[in-house]
Amino acid sequence: MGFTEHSVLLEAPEDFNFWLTIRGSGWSVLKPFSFNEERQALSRVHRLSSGETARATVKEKRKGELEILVESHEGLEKSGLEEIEQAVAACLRLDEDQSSLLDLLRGYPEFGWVEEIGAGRSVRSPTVFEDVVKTICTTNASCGLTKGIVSRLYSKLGEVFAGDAYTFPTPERMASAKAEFIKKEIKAGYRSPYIAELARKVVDGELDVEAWNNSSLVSSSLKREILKVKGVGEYAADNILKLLGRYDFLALDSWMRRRFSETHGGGGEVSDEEIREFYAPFGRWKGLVFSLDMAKDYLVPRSR
DNA sequence: GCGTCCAGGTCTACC
DNA sequence: GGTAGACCTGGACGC
Repeated sequence: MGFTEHSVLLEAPEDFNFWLTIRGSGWSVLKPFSFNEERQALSRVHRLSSGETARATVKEKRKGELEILVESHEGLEKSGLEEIEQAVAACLRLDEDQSSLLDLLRGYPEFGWVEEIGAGRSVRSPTVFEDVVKTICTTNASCGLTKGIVSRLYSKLGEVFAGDAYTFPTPERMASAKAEFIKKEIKAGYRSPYIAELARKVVDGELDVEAWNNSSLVSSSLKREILKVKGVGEYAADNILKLLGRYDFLALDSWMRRRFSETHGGGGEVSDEEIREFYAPFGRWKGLVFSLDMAKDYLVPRSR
């Protein structure tokens, strides 16, 4: 099947390391995202407000400039291309000003590598709804299980674009599926009613998760709002806040606790309180510094 | 191939 | 407020 193709250029911050951002983010392995190691490109199918679907493949053209290849069935108007551009920028957090983080880390030589390699950014979804659903899918689940659940949500409830490429399901499609279907076909287990209830509340207008993006609430108050969602506990709420660009909390899970113990606790038992105290000096960036610290071995080239 | 065990957060009931 | 047990899936392992 032939597609109409457009190429869109997107400006990126000078310190933006595109491929490190893609490879270092757990979200880029979850559908509808897919990445091509050889071409160093990230793809996903977007659903536009017009209802049209288009696949955007992003790669770095040169430092500070990204190129988006947009494929669509009928060709897109300028407004559609702008929507894709905005969605890609949101997914890559290009608008996030991390200069105060870098200023802060200059006082900590052990974190000099962050600025050196351009680490600090990660991938998120274009909608808060998608990020909340995916976060619920990470709770009490191995990486493989999360990928499986998200992949089945995508292929069984998403809208087909071409071949096995789909959109992420809209709240409407997910709400129409019912918890029974999500449990049986998506194999989300006991998380199924949580996902179904979230979708229904969003569709009914009972819950506006997209408003969390520009909420005027302080992070602790916003966290209390997020915790009202069934299936979202302490870890999940912190993770959602991180995806919203608020790094006031750590999002402690069992892997991170184990990793902290290995790197800073000599492999012994470390309490959550001790971990919080360790990162307290990093203020509003503590959650991001924690993530970076724990991922250092995966982010920094081994030849260093 | 089958059964068992385990890892992974959150919810609910109970104290 | 703190804690125990249930909730599901999939991978590892032993037989």
